[in-house]
Amino acid sequence: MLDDRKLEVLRAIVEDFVSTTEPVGSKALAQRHGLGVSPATVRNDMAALEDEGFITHPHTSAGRIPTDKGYRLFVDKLSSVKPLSPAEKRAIQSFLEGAVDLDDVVRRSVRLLSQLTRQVAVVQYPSLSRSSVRHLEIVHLAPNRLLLVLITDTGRVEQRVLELPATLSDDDVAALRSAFGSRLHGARLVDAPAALADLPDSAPTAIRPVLTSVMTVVLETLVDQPEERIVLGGTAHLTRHLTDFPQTLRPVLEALEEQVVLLKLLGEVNDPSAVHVKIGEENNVEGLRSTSVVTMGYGPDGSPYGGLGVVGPTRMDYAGNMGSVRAVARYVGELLAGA
Amino acid sequence: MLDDRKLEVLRAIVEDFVSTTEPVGSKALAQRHGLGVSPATVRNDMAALEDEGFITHPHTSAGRIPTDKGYRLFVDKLSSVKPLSPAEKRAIQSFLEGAVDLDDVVRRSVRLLSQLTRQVAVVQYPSLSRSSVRHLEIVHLAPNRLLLVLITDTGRVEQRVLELPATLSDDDVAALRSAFGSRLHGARLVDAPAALADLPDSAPTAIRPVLTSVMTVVLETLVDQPEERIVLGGTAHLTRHLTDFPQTLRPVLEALEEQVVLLKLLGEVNDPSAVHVKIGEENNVEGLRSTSVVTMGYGPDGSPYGGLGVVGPTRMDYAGNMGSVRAVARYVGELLAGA
DNA sequence: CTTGGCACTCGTCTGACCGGAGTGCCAGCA
DNA sequence: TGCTGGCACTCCGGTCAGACGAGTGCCAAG
Repeated sequence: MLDDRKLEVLRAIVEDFVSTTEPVGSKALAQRHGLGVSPATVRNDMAALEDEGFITHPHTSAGRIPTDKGYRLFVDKLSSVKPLSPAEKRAIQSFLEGAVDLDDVVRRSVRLLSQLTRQVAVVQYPSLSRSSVRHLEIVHLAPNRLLLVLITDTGRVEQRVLELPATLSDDDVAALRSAFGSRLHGARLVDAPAALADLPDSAPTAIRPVLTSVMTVVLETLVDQPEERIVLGGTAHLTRHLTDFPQTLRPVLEALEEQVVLLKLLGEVNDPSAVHVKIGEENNVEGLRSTSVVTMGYGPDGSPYGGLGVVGPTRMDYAGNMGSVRAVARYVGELLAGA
Repeated sequence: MLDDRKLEVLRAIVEDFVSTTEPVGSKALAQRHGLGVSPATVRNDMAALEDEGFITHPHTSAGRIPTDKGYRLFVDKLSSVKPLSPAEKRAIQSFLEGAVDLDDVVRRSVRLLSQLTRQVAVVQYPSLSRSSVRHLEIVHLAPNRLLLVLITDTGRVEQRVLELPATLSDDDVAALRSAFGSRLHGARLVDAPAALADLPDSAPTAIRPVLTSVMTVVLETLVDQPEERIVLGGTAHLTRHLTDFPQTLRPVLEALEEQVVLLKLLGEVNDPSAVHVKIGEENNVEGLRSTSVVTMGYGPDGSPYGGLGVVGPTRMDYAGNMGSVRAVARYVGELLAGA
């Protein structure tokens, strides 16, 4: 059905359309890409591609543009992730290494990604639940108020104030601190419930009830309601595509302002072993149906810290953006693993 | 020069233009606003207003539109801050009171402001330097590493990791903790240097050198480099004004992504005693010259916690937006004072 | 100082027209 | 069977002229 030349035609259409934003016609295509066949032949191939749903017509006498399905085929079969140039790699590395703390790493990554790809960039903070505990500090603010400060191996520092159901003495708090500290140090947060399971039994009976209730609150706040944070940048790039999103810019911006949406975007696939691409209608998110999303997890395979990526028009440079996303994800992963 | 009727004409022009987005002509204006004079008279007044630079002509046969100077006069003399309806006030109050912590207060305020005004909203976290210390915790992470956790009276929690020039024992850290704690508790951060001034002298000679160096680092990180945080929301509203900012949307978005710019915006005037308005060219920020900015400080008079406001086209509902900004600023101020 | 009248300006809308890019189809050729 | 050149057709986009109308500026009169 689709022989090599037809695929080659599709690739040419995608490449030309992406770089010119204009529907591409048979004649220009035939000569510019040295296919060695006449425009008429190209037209026949185009008709076939259109029958299969890979390209369309804005109107009768216009050139062809790829459909979502066409982009999908292009991404899967016709292009490969474009590695960055050594110069770009060096630039990324030195830029990221200048970061002084996690916030800075995240901010710089966003900026980097949006500049490299000239698209909107999205970076998720290392997920709490998949990080492990470097340090857990318990501060006794008031008789019935504790401050928990959690520092993870990725450098994320999270704090919560707990209102206690009962009052505690300083000694109680010291006991809590050492009990939690010894059990949680080095443990991943998802494993926290297991690590703490034996705690009530092994504690002195006197503080057992209060300890149980503190434990419940701790687990609830740190494990069950893990706070995900996501940073967004480069929204100004969207304005370059006013032609792509005629009146669609509004919903796109609205969607991007919803943390939930972003989480969904990055949460669905943040596997650090490969770059993921969602094209147009493939996006479950209403409002991003006219965009493509390129994402990747960062951190160790199998247990990624978080995800990052870019959002842009379906008409985007997939190979290049995938390369940039992959490169940044890798560097960020390494950086945080070494931190 | 400008008698009452001319001012009335200016007000009518501003009001009509703001609500219709269309240049307003003498005839429509004369009858719609019941000025009791003929269109010809209005035309004469318009000519005078134009001579004075308060209004212009897009072209010969179009109606008039206000200039920045015209809006300025309108804001200063012709309109008053519009108080919110009781229903709106209740809504604000109950929405803000639902917040569980400072992050939540800020997020909700942004959302609230952008929904009330249908503009881009900007909210600054309570400034560190002007807050006072509720609690300062020092955690000994490693022999030469400390974690400082600062909790302010406004509920802001800030942490820094310090690399020390020397190693410390746990006892040293305990000494530090109590020394800093007793001196800083309740003090404003700007007063921290003074509060700590006598510290080296009163300390045991043994730890004096290390204490001095820690002190320096602490003051540097907390006082000299106070981290300002600003949250932005409702950028999608900008798309409603594509006609107002033809190709100007780009620079506006870019400017709004710069923390520095936002700080400048809110920093210049965050006086909680009144609403401030910057109109068009009055903005020092390149890129926001086509917008107006309505801001107000929140917190106690004379020592505000921070600022908040909205950014929109010069063609905005000043009275309404000023009312919303003022209301939200007051509630936020009260909320944080009571926290 | 206000008013009605009037000529004038100028942007916008409409419809007609044209050129060009591109297609689809067909018949011929390897 | 598959490629090619040719040709008629479609339809978009730009340009141009003309009509319309909103709005102005100015002037003379009340």
